[in-house]
Amino acid sequence: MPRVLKRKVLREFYNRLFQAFGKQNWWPGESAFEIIIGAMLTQNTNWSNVEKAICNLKKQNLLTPQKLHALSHACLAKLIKPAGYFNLKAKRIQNFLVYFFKTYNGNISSMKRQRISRLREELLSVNGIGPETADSILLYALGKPVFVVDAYTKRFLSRHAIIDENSDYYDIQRLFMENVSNDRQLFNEYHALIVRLGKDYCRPKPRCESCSLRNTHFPNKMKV
DNA sequence: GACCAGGCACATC
DNA sequence: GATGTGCATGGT
Repeated sequence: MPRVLKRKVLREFYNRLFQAFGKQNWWPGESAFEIIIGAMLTQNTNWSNVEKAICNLKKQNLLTPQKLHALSHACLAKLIKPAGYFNLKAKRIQNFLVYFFKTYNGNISSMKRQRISRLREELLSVNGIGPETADSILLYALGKPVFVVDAYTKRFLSRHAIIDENSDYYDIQRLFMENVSNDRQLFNEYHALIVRLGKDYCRPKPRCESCSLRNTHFPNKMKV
């Protein structure tokens, strides 16, 4: 597809989504730190379950870098249980906290001052943070202009024949970053609108028509 | 009871 | 490099 057409189509998609759903006010979180924790908890999990986990942390007044850093794995896992994969996610959050304190002394403002490429590299080196989680943190918690790609984005574009079924995370990210304005507010709203659309209309389709097996696989090991 | 949800790492071939 | 699997809860 010619570049001029890609730009037109992506702009039209955005306009229609915005007209249909309006402003999404993402990310749902009261602080950058809460957004980071939410981004890790929402991995393969319904947001309403994440809210329960975040609510547990808030009720105990534990949603600060220092307090969460001091919490044991067992306590953290118990509190985030409603978000599923609680043992795994507790470990992943602790991995992030180790990095966050070692590199930025638990200070979000210091982290925000780091350049995007370096931050991305650092986040991806944390066990448990992949491309989508890293980009969600960069965009929604740190206010950096990067486009977040998720399973909904791939389904949406693939069904409109904008991308190939085999396109990977970075192919899709590049499509947006090269063809829509490099504007963090636009990236914020666009991704949120796609998620909103996906929740309502963009369910996984069966792998084949004659059986119930589904193909929701969206490999995260994407070449840079 | 089956399926799905705002992924990721690791094992295996 | 590509594919399969474990991780787990709560809503529909």
